Amino acid sequence: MLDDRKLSVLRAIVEDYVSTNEPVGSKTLVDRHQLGVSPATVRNDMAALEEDGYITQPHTSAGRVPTDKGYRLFVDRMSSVKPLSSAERRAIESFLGGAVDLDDVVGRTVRLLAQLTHQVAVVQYPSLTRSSVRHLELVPISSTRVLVVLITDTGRVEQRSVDLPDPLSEDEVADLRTRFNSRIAGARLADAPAKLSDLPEAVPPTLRADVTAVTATVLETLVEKPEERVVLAGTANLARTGALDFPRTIRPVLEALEEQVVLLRLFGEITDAQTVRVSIGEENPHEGLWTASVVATGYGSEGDEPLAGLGVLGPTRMDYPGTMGAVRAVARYVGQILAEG
Amino acid sequence: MLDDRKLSVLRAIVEDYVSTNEPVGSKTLVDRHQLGVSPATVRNDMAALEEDGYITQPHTSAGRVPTDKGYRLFVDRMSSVKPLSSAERRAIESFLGGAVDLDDVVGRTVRLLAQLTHQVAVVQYPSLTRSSVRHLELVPISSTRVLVVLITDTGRVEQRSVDLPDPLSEDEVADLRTRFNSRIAGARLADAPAKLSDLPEAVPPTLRADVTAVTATVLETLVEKPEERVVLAGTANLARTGALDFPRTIRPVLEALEEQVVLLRLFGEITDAQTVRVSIGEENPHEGLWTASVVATGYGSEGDEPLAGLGVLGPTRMDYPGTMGAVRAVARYVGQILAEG
DNA sequence: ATTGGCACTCGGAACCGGCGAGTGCCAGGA
DNA sequence: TCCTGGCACTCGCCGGTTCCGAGTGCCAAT
Repeated sequence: MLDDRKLSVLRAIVEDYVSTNEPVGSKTLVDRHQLGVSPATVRNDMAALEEDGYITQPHTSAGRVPTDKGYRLFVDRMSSVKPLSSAERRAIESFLGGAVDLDDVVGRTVRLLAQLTHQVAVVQYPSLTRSSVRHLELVPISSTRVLVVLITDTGRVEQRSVDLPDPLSEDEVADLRTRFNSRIAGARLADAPAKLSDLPEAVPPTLRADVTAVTATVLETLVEKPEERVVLAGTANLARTGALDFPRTIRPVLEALEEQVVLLRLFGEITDAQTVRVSIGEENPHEGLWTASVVATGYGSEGDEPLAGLGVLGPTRMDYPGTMGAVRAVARYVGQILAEG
Repeated sequence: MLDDRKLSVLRAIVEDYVSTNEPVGSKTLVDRHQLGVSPATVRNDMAALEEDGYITQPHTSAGRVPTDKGYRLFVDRMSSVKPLSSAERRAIESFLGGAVDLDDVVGRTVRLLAQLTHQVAVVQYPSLTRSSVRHLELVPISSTRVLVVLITDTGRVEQRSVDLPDPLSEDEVADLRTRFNSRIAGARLADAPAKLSDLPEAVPPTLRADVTAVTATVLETLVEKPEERVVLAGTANLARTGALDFPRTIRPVLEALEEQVVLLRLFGEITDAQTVRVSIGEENPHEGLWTASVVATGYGSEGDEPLAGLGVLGPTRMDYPGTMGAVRAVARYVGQILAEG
């Protein structure tokens, strides 16, 4: 069905179309690639490829364009992830090296990815549920109000203020702080509920109501509402090729990008930091992204599942090998930096 | 030069053009507005307005379109800020009311603004330099490393890790924490350097090197690099009217929006929270925004200068009265909420 | 199986003419 | 002096027509 030459033809079509953005015909194909056969032969192969749904012609008497299925085959069987140039590697290192805190790391990463790939970059903050508690701080604001500040080992800081049913002294707050930390410092967030469940009973009755209130806030905020955060950069790249890549308009794409839920779903299926996942055109879950492709992977894996995901989004007409290489490289460096810091 | 009727004509042109997005001619103008004069008279006025640069015709034998100068006159002299409907007010209250922390307030605000105005919304986080220190927390990570966490009265939390020249015990860290807080808790960030300057000399010599390191980090992070943060929402609204509003392409606009520096400059000139500032077309500092208008104001003013700015960005062809009303109303509610929380 | 030849298709560019919205100007009237 | 109706003029837009050529599918020959 699909002999080697047909695959070569498909590869050539994809590569040409990606670089020229014009439907590619049999003639130009044999000119630009050493296929060793005549245009007529290529035409036969193209007819077969079209029959199988890998390519299509926008209109009669025009060249062929890869379909989603064609890109899929290309990505799965014919492309190898392209390693970065050493200049690019150095750029990554120096650019990410100067980061001072987590916000900075994430911010630099997303801008770097956008610049390297000329696409829209998406970076997810390290997942709270997969992080551990470094420290829980209680800051008295007034006698009936404290600020709960939770710091994770990945550098995330979350905070909420809690109204207390009974006034607390500074010493009592300090006591509570110690009690909380001795129980959950170092524990994974996912394990926090179990470790805190019997805390109200373990404190003197006078504190019980307050402890219950604080505990409830901690749990609600940090476990039940994991509030995964996602940041974007490079949305201007969507408009790079004029209306060529996103024919209707880029509006549905921008809308999809603003829906956190959609973005998070793009990373939901990522289960390890080794492979780069590619989702092409109508494979995407959200209708607004049916003209786009997403190249994503996990980062910050410590053996098992990754801390979070990152990736880029662009037109289906995309340089997959190069993009995959950039995404993989950046993910590795970020993981490395987080492990050090 | 500009009698009352000419102003009425200009107002009518602006209003019609904003609502129809088509160059408006003398005939349609007298139909839709009660000007009480004939098209011919209006034509004469239009010729005068064009002479003075308030309107222009895209090409001969087309209607007139307001220029930047025309919009400016309209905003300055002919439009009053349109108050919101009570339904809109209720929507604002209920939408912003549920916020749990600062991130949430800012996030909800920016989405609300985008939705109310159908433009791109921009919200600046409360300025660090104008905030006060609520609490400075030192969290030991290892014996030679501590995490500095600063919490402001506006709810912002900033954190950095510091490598210590000498190891510190937990008790010593606690001691430092007390020393720092007794000096700067409650102080404005801008005043922090002065209050900390002699701290290294006031501690036992064994701690001196560490105190110097921590102090340096605190100052560097929070004063010298105030790192103002800005968030966006509603970029999809740029593509709302197809290519009508941003003729070239929306790319330069998206690019400008990604440059924090540019955005921050838009708020730099805001000095009070009462007035709504409008910047039209080529009045904007950045070339990419020459086809756009910015409507901005301050929020969270506590008597003197506001904590930060917020606003929206859209095409120059914009409903200025309505947009100004929405921006002002949202700014007031946000200020209120921050004052309470 | 591959290839050169050939007739055919059809989108896009270029051209053209008519329509009509909109203008500027002018002369007459309040 | 200002307003108004009338009128000739301009020019962008729209629909129709023509023409060109890239690209195709098919077929007979190798």
